[in-house]
Amino acid sequence: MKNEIMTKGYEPKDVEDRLYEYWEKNNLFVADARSDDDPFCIVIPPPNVTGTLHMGHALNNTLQDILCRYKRMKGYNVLWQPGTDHAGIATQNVVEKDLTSKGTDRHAVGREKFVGMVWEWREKYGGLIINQLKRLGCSCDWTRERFTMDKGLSEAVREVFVSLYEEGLIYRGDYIINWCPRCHTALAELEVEHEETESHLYYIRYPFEKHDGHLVVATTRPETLLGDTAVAVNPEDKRYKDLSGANVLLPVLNKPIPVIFDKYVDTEFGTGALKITPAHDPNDFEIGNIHKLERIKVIDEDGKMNGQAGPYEGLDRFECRKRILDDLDEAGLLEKIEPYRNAIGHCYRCKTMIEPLLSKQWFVKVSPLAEEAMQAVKEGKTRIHPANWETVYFEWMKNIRDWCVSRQIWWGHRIPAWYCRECGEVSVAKVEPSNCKACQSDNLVQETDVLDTWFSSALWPFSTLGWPLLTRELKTFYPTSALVTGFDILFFWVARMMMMGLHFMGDVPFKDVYIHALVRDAEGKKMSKSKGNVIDPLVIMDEFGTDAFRFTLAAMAAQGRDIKLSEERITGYRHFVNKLWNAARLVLINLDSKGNLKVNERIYSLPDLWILTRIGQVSEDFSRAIDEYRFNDAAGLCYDFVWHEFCDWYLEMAKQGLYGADQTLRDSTMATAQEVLTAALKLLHPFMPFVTEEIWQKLPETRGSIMTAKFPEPADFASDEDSIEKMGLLMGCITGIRNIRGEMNISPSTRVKVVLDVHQEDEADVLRDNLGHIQALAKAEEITIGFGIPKPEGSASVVFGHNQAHVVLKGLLDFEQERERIRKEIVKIEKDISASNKKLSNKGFLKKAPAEIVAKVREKVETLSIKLTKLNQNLSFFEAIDD
RNA sequence: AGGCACGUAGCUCAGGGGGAGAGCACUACCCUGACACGGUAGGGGUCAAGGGUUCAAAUCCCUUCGUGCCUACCA
Repeated sequence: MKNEIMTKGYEPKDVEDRLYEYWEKNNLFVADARSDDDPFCIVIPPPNVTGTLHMGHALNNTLQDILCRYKRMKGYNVLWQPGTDHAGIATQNVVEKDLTSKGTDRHAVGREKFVGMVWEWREKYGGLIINQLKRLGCSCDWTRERFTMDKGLSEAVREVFVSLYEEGLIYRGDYIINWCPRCHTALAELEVEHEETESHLYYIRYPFEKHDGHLVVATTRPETLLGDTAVAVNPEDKRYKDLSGANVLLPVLNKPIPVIFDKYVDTEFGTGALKITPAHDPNDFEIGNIHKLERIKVIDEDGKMNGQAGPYEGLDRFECRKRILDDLDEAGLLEKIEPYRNAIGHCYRCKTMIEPLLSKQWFVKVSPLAEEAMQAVKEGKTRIHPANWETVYFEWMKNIRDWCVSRQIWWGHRIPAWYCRECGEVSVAKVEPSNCKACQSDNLVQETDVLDTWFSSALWPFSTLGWPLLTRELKTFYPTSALVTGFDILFFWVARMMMMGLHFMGDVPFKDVYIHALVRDAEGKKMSKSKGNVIDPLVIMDEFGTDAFRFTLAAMAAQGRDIKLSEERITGYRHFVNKLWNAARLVLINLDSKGNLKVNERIYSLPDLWILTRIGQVSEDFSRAIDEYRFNDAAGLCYDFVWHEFCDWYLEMAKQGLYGADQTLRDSTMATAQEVLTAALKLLHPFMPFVTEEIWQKLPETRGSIMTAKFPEPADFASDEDSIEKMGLLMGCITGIRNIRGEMNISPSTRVKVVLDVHQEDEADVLRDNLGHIQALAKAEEITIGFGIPKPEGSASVVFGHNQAHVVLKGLLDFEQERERIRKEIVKIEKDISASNKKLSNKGFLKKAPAEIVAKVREKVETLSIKLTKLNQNLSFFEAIDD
C-alpha cells in the first residue's frame, strides 16, 4: 500500500470494507481486562435484534465511536461493550406476522415451539444491525458481544428478580392493562393506537339516596356504570359542597355508592361530576386506590358483560351500551346526549377497541431505589450532560410510580415464580423448585408472564461484564465511563440502570451520561416508518461515504439540539473529506524529497513555525472539546484548521519551498508538511476513521494502524507565539492585495507591481523575509518595500495594520471605481469608529467596564483612525485626478 | 392543559453580555503542476416582536406571537 499513487478523488467504496476487516483481523477493538492502563468503558445502548440501522443509531454510535477511538489514542484501555436487546414485543411481532402470513398463529403453534421459532429467527436475522454498525465503523469489542437473553444475562435477570423479591421490593398486585378482547392479549402502551373518533357524551342522572333530586354525570362509556363504586367531584366545586357524606343510587342496579371528593376532577368538564369505575379505567383505578374503593369487574376477557352486570350478563359491551341507554331513557335518567370527539385506544393489529382491564401483575417497588439514584446524581457521582437534563431526571424520579414488570407475551425472560396448584402458594426461586414450600405438593406451575424488556436492559452495564460472577472485567471496567444516549429513553433505561447499578453493584453504572440530540427530518418531525420520512443511513453512506456522514452527524450534534439532517450539509463535508485526501496527495507526490534530512539541519520558516504552533493549539482545544462532549466544536476546529489554515495558507506557501531548488528547504518543508498532516489525521481519525487510516498507511513514516498512534499534544510540536502575529501581518498583506485584484477584476494571470509602505522595522523584516510568498500568493512581481514611500501614480491601495500596500495598476485602473471602493470602505470605518467613540465618551463604560475591554476599544479606534487617515489621503489623491 | 426546547443570511445550522459566523446556494474572475468535490474576491441579516436589567443585550429576565418535542389526556 505504501507509496502507491493516490487517486485524484477519494473513493470510499474501495476503502471502507477493506480497512474494517484489517482492524478486526488485527484485534484493534479488543479490550484487555488485565491491562494496567486507565480504563475507559462504554456500554452500547443495545439495539433491538429486529432493528435496522436508523439515523438515531447512526448518531448515537458515531458519538460513542468518536469517544472510544479518541480515548484509545490517548492511551486508555478502552472497552466498547456491544450487544443486542431481545426486544420482547417487537421480536415476537415479527415472528407472529410470519405465522399470520402462513395462516396460523402462535396459539396454534404453542408456547414452547413458538419461542423456539423466535430463537431461530434471531439466529438468522439478529446479526443484521451488528453488520450495519460495522459499516458505520464502530470499534466495538465484538469478541464480547452479548444478548439480553443469552445464558449469562438470563442468570443475572433471575438473580436480580429473586433478590428483589426476597427484599420485598417485588410484589404481585392488581393493575389496569390494555387488553385486546379479540387478540386475547395485553398490549403495551406503544402498541395502542389512539385514534380521534366521533363519539357521544352521555349525561346520566344518579338519584340521591336520601333525598330528592339527582347528580348528573357525563360519560362516554355508559356500560361501565355497572362497575361504578363512587361518583367524584372536585372539593373546590361550590355546586357540590353540600354533598359530603352523601350517597347516590347507581342507576339500573339501584345500588348506593358514595360521593367522594378529589382534586383530579375537572370542574369545567361535563357537569363536574365523574363516575368512578376502578376496574375499567386507568384514572378511575388510581382514584379508587386513593379512596380505597371496591373494584368491580363487569366486562370479561372477551369483551362481554359478566355476572356482575346483572341483567346485562352475556351481552357484548357495545350491545350492552345500547340496551343500558334505552333503559336509562325509559327511566327518565338520561338527561341529554352531546356529540363528542375523543381519542380512543385501538389494537394496533386488529383495530379492536381496547378494554382497560383489571388484572394481576408483578411490580417493582421503586421508591427506595429511586431515592438512591437521585442522590447519586445530586452528589455528582454521575453527571448528566447537558446539565439541564438533570432537572428532568429529578422531576421524574420524584414522581415515580411502581414499575409494572410483567408482560403477557411469550418472548422474554419468564418470571421465575411458581404457583402451587394445591394451596396457591407462590415460590420465587432461581431454579425451579420441586415442591411447594408450604404444602410440599409437587403440583407446581410456572408463571406464564415474562418480564418487561427494560428489566434486563436495566442490568446491562454490569450483566454484560459478567455479573453475578465477580469477573476481572467487572473489576476493571465498572463503573463504566460514559453512557451516550438519546433523551427519549432517559426514563425507560438510564434511570433504571442507575437504580439497579446502585442497588446491586453498590456504585453508579456510569460516571457521565451524555444526552444527545434526536435526528429529525427536514420539517423537524421525528423520523418514522409510518410517516415515510426516514432517511436511510446506509443509503447515505453509499452515496457520500461513511466518513462524510459521520463527520456531518458530529458537526451537527450541538448539545441538546435536534438535528434536522440535510443532504446539502453532507455534501459539504464530503468535499472536506476530499480536501483532506488531496492535501495528502500533495504531500505524497512530493515524497521524493523526504530525504536524508538531519534533525539539526531542519529549517523552520515563518509558515512552518506558524502551522506547528497552530496544530499544537488546535490539539489542545480539540481535546478539551471532546472531553466536554462538544463534538461539534471539535469537528469545527479540525475543519477550519485543515481547510483554511493548512491547505489555504500553509500548503500554498509550502509550494515555494517544494518547487524551489534549495534541497534543505525542500526537505524541511516536507518534514513540516508531513508532521502537520499526520497530526491532523490523528485529530480527525475519531470522526473519519476510514480516510484517515487509508492516508496514514500510505505515508512512508507511519507504522501499523492510526488507531494505535499517540494522540497529538501541544508539547509534540515546535511552538512560537510570535509566529501567529507575524503570520497575521503577512496574511493581511496578501489578502489586501488580493482584495484589490478581486475588486478591480484583475485577471489571475496578470502579475502586478506592488509597493509596500511600511511603518515599523520589525514588520518590514517579516515582509522582506517572505517576499516570495507575497509574490506567489498575491500574484505580484517587483515588490518594493520602504518607509514613507509616496503612493505611486495609478495605484490602488490597501491598509493593513499600520502599513499600506499600493498595487500599481497603470492603465488598468478605473479611477471612478477606485474612488467608489475607497468611499465604501471609509463609510464602513467611520461607522465603526463613531460606535467605538460613543462607548469611550460614556463615563459609565470607562468606570465600570473591565480595563482590558476599554483598552481594546481604544486600540481599535487608534488602528481604525490610522486606516481612515490613509484612506482619506488616497481618496483625495484620486479626487485630484480628472478622468 | 402542564413541562422543556427553539425562532440568527435564501436554505441547514453554530455562537451565546463587549468587533454578527460557517456550510450550501448566489455574483464576478480563474481548469495556477493536491483538489472545479477546487481557488480568489464579493453581495446578503432590526440575531421573531415588545418591554426590563446593565456602562454594554443577538446573548440574561419578563410578556406576546410562532414552531417543535415530552407528559397527561377531560370522563
